[in-house]
Amino acid sequence: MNGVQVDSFRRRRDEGPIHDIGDHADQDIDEDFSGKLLVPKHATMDALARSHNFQRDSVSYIFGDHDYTWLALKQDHESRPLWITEDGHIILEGFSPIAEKAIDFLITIAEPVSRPSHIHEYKLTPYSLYAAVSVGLETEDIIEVLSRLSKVPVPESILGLIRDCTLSYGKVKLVLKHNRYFVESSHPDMLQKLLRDPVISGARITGEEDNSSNGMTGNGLLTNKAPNAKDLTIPGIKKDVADPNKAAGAAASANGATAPGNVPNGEEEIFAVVGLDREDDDGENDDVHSFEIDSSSVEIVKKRCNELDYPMLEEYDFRNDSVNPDLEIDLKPITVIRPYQEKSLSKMFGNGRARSGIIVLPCGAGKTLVGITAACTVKKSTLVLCTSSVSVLQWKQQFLLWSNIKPHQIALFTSDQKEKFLGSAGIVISTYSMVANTRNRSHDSQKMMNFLRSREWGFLLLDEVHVVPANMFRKVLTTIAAHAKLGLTATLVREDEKIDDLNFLIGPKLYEANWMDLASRGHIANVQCAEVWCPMTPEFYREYLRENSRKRTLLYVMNPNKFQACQYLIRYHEERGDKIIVFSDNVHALVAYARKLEKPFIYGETSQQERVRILQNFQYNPKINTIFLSKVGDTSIDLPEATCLIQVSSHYGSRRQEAQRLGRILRAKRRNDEGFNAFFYSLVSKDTQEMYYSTKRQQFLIDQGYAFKVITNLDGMDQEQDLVYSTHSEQMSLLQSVLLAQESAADLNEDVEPDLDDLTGNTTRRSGGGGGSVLSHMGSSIAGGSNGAKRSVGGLRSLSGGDQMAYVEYNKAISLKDDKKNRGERHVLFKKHYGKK
DNA sequence: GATCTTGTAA
DNA sequence: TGAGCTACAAGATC
Repeated sequence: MNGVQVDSFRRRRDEGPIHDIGDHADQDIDEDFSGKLLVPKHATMDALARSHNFQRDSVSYIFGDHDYTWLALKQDHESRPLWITEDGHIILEGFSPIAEKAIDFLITIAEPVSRPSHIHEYKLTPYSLYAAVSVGLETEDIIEVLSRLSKVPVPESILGLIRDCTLSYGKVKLVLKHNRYFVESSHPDMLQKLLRDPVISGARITGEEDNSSNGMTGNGLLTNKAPNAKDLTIPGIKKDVADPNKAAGAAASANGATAPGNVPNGEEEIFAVVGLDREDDDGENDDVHSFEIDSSSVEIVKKRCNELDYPMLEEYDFRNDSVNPDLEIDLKPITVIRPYQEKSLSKMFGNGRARSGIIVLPCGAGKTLVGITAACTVKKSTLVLCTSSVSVLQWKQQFLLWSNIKPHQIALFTSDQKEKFLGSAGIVISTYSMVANTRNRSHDSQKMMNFLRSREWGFLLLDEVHVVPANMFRKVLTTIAAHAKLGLTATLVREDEKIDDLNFLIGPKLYEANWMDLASRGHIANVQCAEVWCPMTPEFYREYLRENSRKRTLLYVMNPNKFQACQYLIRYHEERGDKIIVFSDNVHALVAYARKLEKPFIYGETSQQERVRILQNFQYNPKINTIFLSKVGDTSIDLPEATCLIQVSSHYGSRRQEAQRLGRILRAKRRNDEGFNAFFYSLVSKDTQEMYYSTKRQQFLIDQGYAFKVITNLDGMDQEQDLVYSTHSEQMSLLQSVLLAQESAADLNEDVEPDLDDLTGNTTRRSGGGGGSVLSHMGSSIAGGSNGAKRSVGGLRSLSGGDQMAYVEYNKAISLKDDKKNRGERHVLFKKHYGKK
């Protein structure tokens, strides 16, 4: 960890096996293919920052075209881990001794952009600063810590941004009382300012009724005493750790962070502010002022407040809520929560109240338990919303597993179950579509909705919260009156722009875990990701070039070479004892593949019983180790644990889907050997549209720090016997059926019924890989080595990291988000250089 | 159960 | 920017 390695600097070398990326500090990196000097071994970033070449050619995607050489490094910059640019980008040296603590701080105040192994990029945004304030940081804390950690003086523009954003943030709150919404602040002038806005004043309800407990002040606002709160314990957390301040420290030291000793000016104090919470600011003035707003206008008022830079915090002082009945619920004594779950909860409950917001944890990392623990802390009636009825059942089961809640206190609300809980408080679990439904409902459903609508919920738990911005689903937030809202998700991304809406729909992002970090601590599986480039056969490619874009899809999915790669990988991993899931978005291809390779498959039309039967077999029958899934597998199927995942067709660029699929194998921890314990392959037909989508899809995972290997030649596949479609005539008949299937929409399947001859030997060798070289003239200089790829003994046998495979390493760490200039140009993979126009 | 409608994601 | 595409879930209704 003492040198700098940025993935992009690794290029395929022509001779010898190529090793895994990341752990080769001793291997010098000399030149990229164009002959420019890249990173000298063991160079420090500081040296690099001064190197003009470095800036211009290598990290321009971070620094843009700006020249930052004028930035004066502080004298002791070497012991400080980060840079800040004028536009709010923060670059962190992941290998700094105090990186871990700096990361804690940065994820509180900034948005993680990309976190590969050694260099992390964050960005300060108004939203992220809003989140920082909402978890208790104050302006001067942020500025001070940032200044101490930075190698360069914090630019004036950034200081201004921080001051502007944090000054007004967190000073206005939205409070629910007796099913009515109030905008509340201890600063009456701020409320007056908000009321000058027509949108907000339009939503105001001026109550005529004289309220005995609330005195009207001269300015027409309601005034009463502010509550205060102390000594909260979150269940499952040891008492002294419930103090978030101590928790942060304890976690950091337990993680074996090496005491650097070379940080100037008392490092401890620097971090003391992280996670620190103070009781509300103006201590002497305990009065809070408020005005009421119309409940149907809550969303627009919140949105408007965000636009005015006075975002409203939503906090629930649940311990002082005597109006809503308590729910008797606690975690079972044996339930233990993990450090990162604890950390995320301490962000939520840091000041003794429940803050509304979003917690981002990878799949398999125990999001459900976080939600349940939060519910056990609030101890009020709780409504849980999920995306499908399958997960409704899972949530119920999880509640019963981890907490001491009685079954009769949990009510389910789906199309076939419409129960109410007994007693005054309880838990309801339902789906978004059930609650968001605006059309006519069945009688029972209407009664249930009236019940949900009529009461005040202490806690609203939103599973898969990234779906909430959808037009219909977001309505649940206005139809349900809830004091505190917690959104859970693994993938806080959408391909549209609506993701930012969550900031005012629910609240700030309270916590986001680092996937790599969790993997290295063994909480989630360590995954080897690979993109397998399958050359198109000449015949398929000829048709591909000829056809219109719609027909192309099926051609590149049904590419015989891909078929073979898939079969080979399945065979290889079955021999290793893996459980394999193959995904194909395209239903035709799914059925064709599964039938040809004689594996069970599930897609939309598969009946529930059939699904269960197949999944049970997959889980328990040692003879069934591979299943094929369409995108039903993305959500709504309770998939058993798998250790290997192959994507056959993935033709749209959904980052969320890619990440979600990867999440299907993150639970795989059963093998405790060194290195990787799960595998993720994306099969891509070379030189087709698919490569573009693939790159786009991977971006989320790459930002999480995953390195995708590009495999151009599956070692050992040439020697493999009995691969499907290995003769020219078979390939041609496949091609024909693909083309016919396009004509007559359906019946592809009949043409690819399992052909026993293919699987029982008696096959000729495939025509010498000639298919690939046909395209060698086409922009494939990058992959040019595939012909000379080594073919050594034993195939993928020692696949502790796939290092028997020939591959080309690419710099995909480039953030597509920031890279608008790539749009409309040639596919990035075919460009020789990034950052050049 | 089959069929229709609405809704989501990209 | 908006319409169109595909695959899917889930509710309602007959």
